[in-house]
Amino acid sequence: MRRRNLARVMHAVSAEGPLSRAAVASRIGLTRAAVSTLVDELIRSGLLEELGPERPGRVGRPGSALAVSGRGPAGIGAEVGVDHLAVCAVDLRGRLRSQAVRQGPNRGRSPRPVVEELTELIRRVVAEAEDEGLWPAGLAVAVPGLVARDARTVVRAPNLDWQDTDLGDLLPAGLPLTVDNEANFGALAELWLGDGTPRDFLHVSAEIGIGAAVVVDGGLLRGTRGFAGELGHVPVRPDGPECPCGGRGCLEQYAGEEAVLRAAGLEPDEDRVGLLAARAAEGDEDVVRVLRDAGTALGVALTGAVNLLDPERVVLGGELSGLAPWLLPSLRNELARRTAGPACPVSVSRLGPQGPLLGAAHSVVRAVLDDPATVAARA
Amino acid sequence: MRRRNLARVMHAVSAEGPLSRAAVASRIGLTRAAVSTLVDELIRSGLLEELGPERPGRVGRPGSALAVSGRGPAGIGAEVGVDHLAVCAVDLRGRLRSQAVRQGPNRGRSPRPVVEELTELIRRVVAEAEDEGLWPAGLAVAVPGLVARDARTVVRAPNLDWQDTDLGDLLPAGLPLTVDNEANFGALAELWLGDGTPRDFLHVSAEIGIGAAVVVDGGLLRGTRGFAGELGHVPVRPDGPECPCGGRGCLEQYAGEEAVLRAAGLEPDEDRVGLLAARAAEGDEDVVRVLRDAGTALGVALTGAVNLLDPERVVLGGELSGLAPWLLPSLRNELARRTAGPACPVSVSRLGPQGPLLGAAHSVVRAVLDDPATVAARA
DNA sequence: GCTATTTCGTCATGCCGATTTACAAATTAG
DNA sequence: CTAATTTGTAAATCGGCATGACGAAATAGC
Repeated sequence: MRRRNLARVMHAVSAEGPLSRAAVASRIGLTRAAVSTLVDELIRSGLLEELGPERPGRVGRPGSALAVSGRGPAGIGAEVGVDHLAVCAVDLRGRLRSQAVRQGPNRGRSPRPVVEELTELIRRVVAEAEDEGLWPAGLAVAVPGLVARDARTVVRAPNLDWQDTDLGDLLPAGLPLTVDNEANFGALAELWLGDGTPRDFLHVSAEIGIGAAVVVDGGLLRGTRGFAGELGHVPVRPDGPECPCGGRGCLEQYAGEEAVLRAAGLEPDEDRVGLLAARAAEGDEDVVRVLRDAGTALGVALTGAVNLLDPERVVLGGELSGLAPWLLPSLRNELARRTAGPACPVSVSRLGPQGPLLGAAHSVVRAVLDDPATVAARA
Repeated sequence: MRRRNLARVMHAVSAEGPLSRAAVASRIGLTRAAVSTLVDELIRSGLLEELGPERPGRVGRPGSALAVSGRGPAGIGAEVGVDHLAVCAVDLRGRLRSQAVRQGPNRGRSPRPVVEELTELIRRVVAEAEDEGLWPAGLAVAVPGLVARDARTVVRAPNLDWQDTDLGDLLPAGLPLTVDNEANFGALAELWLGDGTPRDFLHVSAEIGIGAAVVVDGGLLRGTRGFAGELGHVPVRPDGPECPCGGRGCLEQYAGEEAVLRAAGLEPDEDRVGLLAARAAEGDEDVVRVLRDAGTALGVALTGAVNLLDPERVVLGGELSGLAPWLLPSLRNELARRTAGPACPVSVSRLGPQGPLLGAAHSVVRAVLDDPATVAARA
């Protein structure tokens, strides 16, 4: 009970900027006295800060503005990409405070050396954050693959050639660890940082595989085994080309990165998305046609998903957002054609490829806001 | 806080049969003293009954067995089918206490006379329940169509030719009303009454349209507008025959009742499902082939759904269950073929066509168990 | 058959956390 | 300069559960 009220205070202050105790009380439906004791505890724990008296033109004694602390716990986000590693630290106010990136292909490398490099980046970012008065409250790692529900084990990451890898064994102990699919973290970033993003949407992100994250009522739908969102293997043409998954005509055969590059006559290479975008912008008709077809295939698969889930919107995120100008028209057209009544709106994430990393770091911050009591005990 | 503890007591007693106060206390993690006061309140409200002393062979003073009351509030469930109306009353113990059915086609009839007939059935069932010492705690109505999130308005019921009909205006006031899709209520019945049904599953039910209900963590996924679960219009063959929804090759064109009957060369008639089942059982090759193809189409659509949602299982319910013997082999085969690793298990509901009506009545009962305080105030 | 032991239900008491009430402090309105 | 308004805090109160003790009702052991 007290724990939930602490969380409600944190959320109110976090969401609506600096607030006085009285303002918080009226917002969350408690009395000023009760809020006072809650705020005292949160200030003692270093989660809230007193900014000093407000100076409003209104009558009455001015309140003392409270803000989420900029020197308390920080969320550490990390990302294992196919050709980069990245780490960042975000404070409770949601501001990016430190960052480190290492470019270089990870495909086919065994997990241990990759994670060792990642650990080095984490150490640098944590040290920088500590110099600014922050302390790490948790570590969240985004990986391009399926993650088991224990939130530690990478079951299968085809683009890295990793299988059944427990990252908890490889990463430094001591920090609470969460591992998740990068599409899931991207969707959470969209939910928390996107402007006007609803609480029910479908977030599509394609790197090499095509993943979707289903957000229902502000929470991720994970599935029994944690494998929900495998949009890439939704059948688009039941008699289409064979897919490594065993099926035929899966979406990935039409809109997956490999398939698109092959159809466009390009070699898989570094910065593949940038290459496609450049060619399309130059007016390369083959590339434009291939992307249009990919958009159509996405539209077919999304029609099924939209019929099943009735989301408020579909958001294209991750690397896909760079190709959106060429994918969107045919995608939207296909979706509209197949929908009776108004079609589900499709938009592009403004976070782009930054989404998963930011989502990971913010997930730690949200965990602190959702349960200040446990983190306060550690402070 | 007290409200939640009242609910926890009700759930414990409801789920695990007659229990003593001490047994309840150990199960929900409260002290015997606290449970005593909660139970007192629930007995005074008529939600619990004291059955008298237990007679166990164990040492110590025997407890006084508590059971959910069989003479308290009752849930009234109603169903508007394409060719029948049905109403039933279920007590807090989950037992069917009264029932009324009226056969006769409702297709194309305007809502008012249909609802008037339904109201008459409701009156009869409520009167019968009251004779047995029950009082109606709420009314839940299952309809074959899309229902808005206000849980009152039927947005579109193609098999009845109803549109934008607010049943709250037509039904007798006074009882708390919930209207929902029959597929949703069928899924809830499966969740609550099925044996071994998990908390994450996909419930497929086909009357004339093909509806699916998505159950996630023991709750229904409704979608923004309440339209989630429209499996019938998932594209199966993007270039297939045109569908009234505007799309092409929707599942309904292959596995919908109308399409199946047409393909089998049968006239749409009364008891259409029974006819198909009879023909198939006789070994009518055309019918067997048509059902096999429908199963394949269902398998394609379900592959998409399973990839997206990762449910623990798929359950075929409603009228579909009668045709399961001929649909299942090709459906399972298609699903397995298109799945890497173990395929999602598919089973058949044992509730069959009774599901929606029972689910509706039980939804009222669950609402009472979930919040005994509000209903106790009305008792 | 009698006592010890075990378990159940209830009562008196205390604690935690929020509300209620009262009041001093800091501002604006007149 | 006073009245009115609003904020933050302190003291008293109350709801709800835990704790500990006790009588009641059964079994176990002698």
